[in-house]
Amino acid sequence: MISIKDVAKKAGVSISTVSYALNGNPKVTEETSARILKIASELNYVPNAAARTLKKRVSKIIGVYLTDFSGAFYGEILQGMKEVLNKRGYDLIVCSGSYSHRLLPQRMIDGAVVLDHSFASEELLQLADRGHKLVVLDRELNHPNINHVLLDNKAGATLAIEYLIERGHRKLYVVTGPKDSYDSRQRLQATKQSIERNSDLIYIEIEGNFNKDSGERAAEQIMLEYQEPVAVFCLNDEMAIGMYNTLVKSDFRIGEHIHIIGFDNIELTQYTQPRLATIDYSKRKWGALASEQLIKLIGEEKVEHERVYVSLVKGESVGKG
Amino acid sequence: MISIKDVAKKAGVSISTVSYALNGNPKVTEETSARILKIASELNYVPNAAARTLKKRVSKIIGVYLTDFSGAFYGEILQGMKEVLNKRGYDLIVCSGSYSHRLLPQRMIDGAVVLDHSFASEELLQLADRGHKLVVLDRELNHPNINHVLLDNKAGATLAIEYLIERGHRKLYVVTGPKDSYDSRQRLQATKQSIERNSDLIYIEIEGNFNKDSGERAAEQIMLEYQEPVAVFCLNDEMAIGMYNTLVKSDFRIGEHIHIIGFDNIELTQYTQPRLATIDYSKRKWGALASEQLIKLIGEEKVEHERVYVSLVKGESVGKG
DNA sequence: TTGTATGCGTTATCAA
DNA sequence: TTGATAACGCATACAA
Repeated sequence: MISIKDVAKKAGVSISTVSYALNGNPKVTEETSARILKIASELNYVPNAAARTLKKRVSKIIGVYLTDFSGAFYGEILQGMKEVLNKRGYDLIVCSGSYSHRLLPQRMIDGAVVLDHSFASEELLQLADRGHKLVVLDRELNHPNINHVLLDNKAGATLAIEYLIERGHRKLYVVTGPKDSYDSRQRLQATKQSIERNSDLIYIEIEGNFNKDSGERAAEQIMLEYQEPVAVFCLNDEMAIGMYNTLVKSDFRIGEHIHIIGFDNIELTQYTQPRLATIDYSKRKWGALASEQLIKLIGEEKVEHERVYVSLVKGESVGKG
Repeated sequence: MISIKDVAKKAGVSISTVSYALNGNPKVTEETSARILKIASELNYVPNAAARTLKKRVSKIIGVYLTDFSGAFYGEILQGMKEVLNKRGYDLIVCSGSYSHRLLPQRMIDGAVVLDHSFASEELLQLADRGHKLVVLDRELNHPNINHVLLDNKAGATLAIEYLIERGHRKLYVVTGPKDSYDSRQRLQATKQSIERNSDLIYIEIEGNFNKDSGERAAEQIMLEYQEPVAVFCLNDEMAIGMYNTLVKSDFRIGEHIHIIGFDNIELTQYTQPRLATIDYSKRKWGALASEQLIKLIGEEKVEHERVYVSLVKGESVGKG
């Protein structure tokens, strides 16, 4: 490996002069500096990250932890994160699985964004206790070293239910997410509250898991129980898509017999026929916000917990009731 | 930060003894070792990755470079990679964008898998020249430090075309991928060869980009030119899905007027109606293979270039011609 | 303006 | 069996 020493030797100066030159320290002459830089580039010198990190106690790398690599939904969030981080001189790496949890305590990364409910809150709090900076997107955690940037799930669920009611629907199904999902719990809670505000509603809950298959199963159940037009609030779009796939094979028509609204406005919804009504929010902004908060935390700046606002996307999947 | 020194002090031994104990070196007594380990865990000691990497000149981290984070297609490949790597004591991190290219020369990672055509071959060869180990999945590169694990695109394209011909189709469209895609070029080349082997075929090429939108555009063109039933080979499933989305809004029926076959067997194809015929291969295995090759390269083992085999998945999207 | 020397946390060599 | 010490590559306080 070619190190600062080799550059120093070739330039006939000491290693500290090389270091100064490389770091743009004004102590060293323009010409010496230029000569050193030239030699360094000739030798293809690249500073060793481990050595630098060891010395500076900072790696300039941020990790984001995801439940899995199945992307679709994460793409834009990560893009938003990366843009902000790169601008600030940080690199972003994506990790999944408990094996990579070690990167944080080993100080390979300067901080982490967590969107992975399989990452135990207890573990996160421990890490925070030991001084690690974290931003969580999938739970509320109160600790000076942890910030959370959360979706306004309650507003979203309320918008969805009110839209269904406004369109004249009275019999409402809700397909939930997994019980351990913060987002699902929040959405469900707001849904129930909205529904309680209206007395004349029929409300049926179907347990789901945020994946397509549970949307399919829910569709089966709904068809089986069908007596009159109904509206369904799938707590995420993925399940709504599953529902579409099952219903399209049946005689039931979406937006006529079975009205559907989702949550997330994933890319795929644009291709649904009829257009799926859903709750939208900027995923890119979510990621960007998370990064900014993390950088502030690292810089020991004061940070408030942030919220990502949502809006209703109407669609023909919800017809008049 | 709590270091090996703190453990040594508390245990009343020297740092080297602690290091031995932590690394399970049999030189140190069972009891001393046990005591040290206990103290280390009490203090929440975690070895500093930078220091260890600096000393051992190895980080035990592998990076995979992707064009973007839009996952869908990558999920399984990454899963396959991770499983193998973790088993071998390596961590996997996912990177995107040229900003992270630096991780390799800075020796933050021990090697990389590349599936990102925006990563220039020239840059890869330079890295290889400087001793970095690479496995590429999206091009052929001949260098002792580079191995490639490629899909058997030609076999796949041949299978697809032969299937269409066997089903009685004579007028064939092909929707290509971007010109700079190795996979697209390979598939196209084999397609042309297959077609040339049969004299009585009509062959029309439509330029695509591997994304849904180009599938949609291709569908528009095909409908416009429609005179008799035609078969379409979309060089990836994504474009085939785009085609579905457009055709479903028209009077043309897939598998009757317009017959479609794709390539990749992405998860979404399972939900298509009618079932999209396509070319399948194990993405998980692809990733696993890539990881194994990389580990071999790092271990200075001799490696042959690997190939991932493909198979035909029939579907009702291709009816009789 | 440049050089010397020290330390970051680990591992590993050599002595004790 | 354990301890002192050098080295990994870099940054920097201090000396020259």
